[in-house]
Amino acid sequence: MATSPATVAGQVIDVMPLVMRSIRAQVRQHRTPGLSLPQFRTLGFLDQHAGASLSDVAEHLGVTLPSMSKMVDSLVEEKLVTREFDAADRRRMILDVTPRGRSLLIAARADAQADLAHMFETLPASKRATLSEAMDILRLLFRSERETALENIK
Amino acid sequence: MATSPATVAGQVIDVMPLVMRSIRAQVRQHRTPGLSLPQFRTLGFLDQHAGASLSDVAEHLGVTLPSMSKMVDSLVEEKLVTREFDAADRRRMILDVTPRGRSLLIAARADAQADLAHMFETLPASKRATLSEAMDILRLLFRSERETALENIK
DNA sequence: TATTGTTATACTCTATAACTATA
DNA sequence: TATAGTTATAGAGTATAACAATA
Repeated sequence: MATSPATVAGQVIDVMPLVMRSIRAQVRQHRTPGLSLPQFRTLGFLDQHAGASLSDVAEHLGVTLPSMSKMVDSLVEEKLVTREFDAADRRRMILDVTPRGRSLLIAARADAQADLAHMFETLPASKRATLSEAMDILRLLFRSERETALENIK
Repeated sequence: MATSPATVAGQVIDVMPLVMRSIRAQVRQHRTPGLSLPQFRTLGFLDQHAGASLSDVAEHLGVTLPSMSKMVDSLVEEKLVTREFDAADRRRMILDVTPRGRSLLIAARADAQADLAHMFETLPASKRATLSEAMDILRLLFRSERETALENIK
């Protein structure tokens, strides 16, 4: 059967890396400083979840605490993110995107989105609708429990 | 409009990393040695394109020649790939997956595919069909020219 | 000269283990 | 003791620049 779970899984495994390669290149090739994909995603999460802790971000992006600590180091160094102690619990760090970080994020996102959108322009609207539906399905399936929990808070 | 090119592009940018994170974890968590995602993809390409050169693989996977040279070093070291001079043009290397590489690839792919398939089992067939269509659309859009050319040869 | 690949070097991202500070 | 985060260290994957071998 063409749409058995296993068949669809095989298609996803084949196609995702192709698309990711393109997105990565587009995010990186952004003029001015440019963000790596992990930086881009970290900024994106913090933009959506202002005041998140280091653990929040690490868990959402699926990396360890030390890895995220270093990543945030670099973002703080570049003045894209602020990092402060939580007054209520001084073990926790409160992270926020700076205005500079936000504008860079918006620009990078707009660029990557524009490049992708350009590719999708050639598609008939019905195929774009299929892609849109598919993304919704995947989002629901792969959204992490942690992300869901955070969205209930914020 | 919900399915404008830009909207779909935004959805793709949001959702792809979520799915990739899952695939990467599944490929890596495979019992025994385990393959990284780049190793997995390199093996997969060589399995489909026996006798490909280093440039072929590098171009297909979108990495530089030195990067792929190192990657192949590791695969040769682990006896997953053979690397020999092309008798007809001694600058070129002829790469092939060993039987051991192939069985590891098959096992890793089956595992990742099974894990993903498990997630898709809960979906109604109509949604799986939507995903399948979407993957076909994306594959055609993002397949590199080089890959297309190679497929005409092999 | 042009092409194919490797070596040298460096940077980013990732991890595990050990540590500090706070609760 | 347990939790949040950092530091120390190491390994994989990536890149650019310089080189070697072959066409």
